[in-house]
Amino acid sequence: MAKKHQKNTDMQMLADLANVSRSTVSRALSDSPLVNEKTRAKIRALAAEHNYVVNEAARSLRLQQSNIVSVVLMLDPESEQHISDPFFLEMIGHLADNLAGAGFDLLLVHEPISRATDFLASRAYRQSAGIIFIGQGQAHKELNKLAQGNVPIVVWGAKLAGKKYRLVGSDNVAGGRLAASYLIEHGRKRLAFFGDRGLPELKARYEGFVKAHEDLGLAVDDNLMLPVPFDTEQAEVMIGAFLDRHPRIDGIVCCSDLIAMSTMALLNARGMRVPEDVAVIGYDDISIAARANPPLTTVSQDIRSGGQMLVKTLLQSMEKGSARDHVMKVKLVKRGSTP
Amino acid sequence: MAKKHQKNTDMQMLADLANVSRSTVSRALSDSPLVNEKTRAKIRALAAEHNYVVNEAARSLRLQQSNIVSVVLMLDPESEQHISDPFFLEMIGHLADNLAGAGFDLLLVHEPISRATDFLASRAYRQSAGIIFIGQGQAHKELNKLAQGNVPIVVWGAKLAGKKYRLVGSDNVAGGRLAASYLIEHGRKRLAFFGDRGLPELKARYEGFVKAHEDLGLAVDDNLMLPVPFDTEQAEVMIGAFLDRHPRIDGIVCCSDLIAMSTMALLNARGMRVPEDVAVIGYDDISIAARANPPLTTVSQDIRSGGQMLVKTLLQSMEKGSARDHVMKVKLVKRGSTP
DNA sequence: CGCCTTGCTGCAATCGATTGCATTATTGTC
DNA sequence: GACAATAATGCAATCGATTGCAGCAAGGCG
Repeated sequence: MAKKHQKNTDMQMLADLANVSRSTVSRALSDSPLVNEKTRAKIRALAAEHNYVVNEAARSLRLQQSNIVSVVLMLDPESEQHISDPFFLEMIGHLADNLAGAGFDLLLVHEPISRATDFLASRAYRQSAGIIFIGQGQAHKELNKLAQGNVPIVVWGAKLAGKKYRLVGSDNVAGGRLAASYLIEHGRKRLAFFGDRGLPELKARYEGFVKAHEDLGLAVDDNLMLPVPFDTEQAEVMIGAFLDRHPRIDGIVCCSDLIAMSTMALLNARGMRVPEDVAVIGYDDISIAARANPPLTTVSQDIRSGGQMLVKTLLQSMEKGSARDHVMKVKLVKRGSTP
Repeated sequence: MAKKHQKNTDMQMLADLANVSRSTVSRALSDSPLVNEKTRAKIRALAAEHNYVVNEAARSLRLQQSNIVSVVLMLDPESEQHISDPFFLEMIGHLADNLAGAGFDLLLVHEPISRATDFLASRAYRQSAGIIFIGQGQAHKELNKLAQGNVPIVVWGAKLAGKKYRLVGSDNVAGGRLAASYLIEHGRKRLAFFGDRGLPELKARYEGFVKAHEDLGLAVDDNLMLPVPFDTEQAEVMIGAFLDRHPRIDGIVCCSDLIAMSTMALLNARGMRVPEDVAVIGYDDISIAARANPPLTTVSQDIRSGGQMLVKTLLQSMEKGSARDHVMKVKLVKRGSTP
C-alpha cells in the first residue's frame, strides 16, 4: 500500500504510510513533544503493525553513541583459564536483566585485558556506551588507564590504592574476618586460607582473616596460606599436597564455594571428617553450596544487589559523568560444614 | 600533526597523515588487492600507531550487516526463572571464544522469547548477523518462524518433528539410555526419572530411559517420572515430597548435575545412602560433579565441541546460506554415586 | 612518438536515522 | 478580517566507512 517511492528505507515506508515525513516519524517514535498527539498515535500504531524497529547502526552513527554495554569477564591470572564459577553466570544474569531494563544490550567480552592500549583499540571498547569489569584480576594499572578514556567504566572488585575507576564490590575484609572469627570462636586454632592474594579481592579477605586472628589473640601461621587458582584441576593438586603437608589444621577459609567443595572432597578422601576434624567455609553462596554434603557454610555476597548497583553506577557515570563507589555488605550463612 | 582539515573523521585523519584519500585507507585496512603494497604497509603502521579502529556503526550501516551474534539463553519454562546452571556459563564461554576467533562479538540475550513476532521486532534480532539459541524451551514454533526470517539461527537442543531451523545438540536419547542401562545392569529395579519432559531435550532423555528398560526387560513405572524445574528451590520441594512418597526406589536418573546434587542432599537428609540404597546419575558433567560427595556419576556432554560446532554451523549458514545439523556423542562418566 | 594496457588512487554517492532551522497550519486577539 | 502567536511538520545536512566508476601515471609495444 505504499504510495510514493522515495528512498527505500524502512522509516520512509512508515512515513509514506502515515503521510508524513521521516522527521515526524523519528520524532513520534522518540516521544518528542513536537509532534501532535494523534499523529504520534497513528505512527506508533503503524510501527507496531509493521514490526518497525529503528536501525541501530544508523542511529548509533548519527547519535555518536551506542546501546551496548560490554561486560568483561576476567580470566584466572594463574591458569589463564576462563573462569566457570557459577557466581559469574549469576552476576551476568543480573547484569543482563538490569541493563535490559535500562534499554541496553549486553556484549560479553571473554578475553584477557593484558594491555590497556590493546583494549582501548578494540572494537568492543569503541562500540560500547559503557563497560563493566567483573573482577580486577591483575589489571589495576590497565583499568586506571581505561578510566581516563571517554567510555565510562565500572569495576566489580576491591578498593586499591591509587584507584581512578568507579568501584562496586562487597566488603571483602569483613568477609574474611567473619569467616575466620566464626571458626576461631568455635575453638578452631589452626586455620588455613585458600585463595590467591594476587587478586585484590582475595587479598582483602586475607586481611580480614588476619584481623580476626588479632582480634581474638591467635597467631596467624603464614605457611597455612595457599594461593590456589580458580581452575579446579590445578587447585586440587595444590590442595591435595597441602593437606598432606599440614594434616593438623582444623579449619579452612576458602575463597570460593567451588574451592571449598573441592577441599571437602579431598579431606574426605583422606579420611578427615567435615566439620568434626576440619571445618570448611566457602565464599559467594552459590546455589549449590546449600546442597553440598555437608551443606557448606559460606560468606554470602548479595549478587542481585551487586549487579543492580553496577548497572546503576554505570548509568550514572554515563549520564552525569560522575558516580560514587559502593560497598555491599556480606553475611555468614551457617550450614553443616562448620560446627 | 594533521595537515589539512577536511571532515573530522578518524579515517580522514589517517588519510591525511598518509597523504592519501579515505578510499585508499579503507581499502588498505580491508586488504583490498587494489592498493599498493607499500601504501598498505604505511597505512597499517599509522593505524596501529594511532590506535585507529573503524567505527562499527558506520561500517555496519554501510555494509548492511553487523559483527554481532546474539546468544539467547532460554528461561526455565516452569519457574520463569533465569537458569543459573554452570553448564550454561561454560557453554557461553566456549561460544564467546569461538565467535571472537571468527571476528564476532557476543550479545547476550537473557529474556524469554515468548512470541516470535516480538523477537523479530527486537533490537537484538535486528542488530545481529546471526543468532544462537541455547535450548529450545517450549519455543519450537517460534523458532520455526524465526528460521524463515533473514537472520540465520542455530539452536542447541533436540530434534523435533517439523523443525525448520539448524540444530546442534547431543544425543539425548543415548544419554538417557546410557544412564538407565547402567543402573539396571547393576541390579537396580525401581528407577525414577527427574526432569521435565516438556523440554525437548529432556523428553528425548526419557525416551532413552524407557528404551533401556525395554532392552533389559524391565517395566517402566510412569509414576516415578517427576517433572522437576531447573529452579533449585522449587525442585527441592518437589523432590522431597517425591522421596517421601516413593521411599522404595533404588536409582534416580536426573536431568542435570544440580538436580542430582539436590537429590543426594535430600536423600541424605532422609537417611538414605548413596549409592548403597539409591544410586544417582546426573547430566552434563559440570566441573563440580566430580567434587560432589559422593562424586557424581553423570552423562557427559562435550560442551567445548558443542560450542565450537554451534559457531561453525552458524558461520556456514551465514556464508553459504546452508548448513547441516550435528549430533554430538555423549558418554557416561562413572563415579561414586553409582555402584 | 602515439596509443593501449595495467596498476593505483580519488571522487562522490550511499547506508538510515536525527535535528536545527525554515515553513506551513492553526488558533487567538482586537 | 488582519495580524500575531503558537503548534506541527518538512527540508536538508550530518554521522563515518565503503565502493562503482572515473582519472591519472607508468610502462610496453609498434
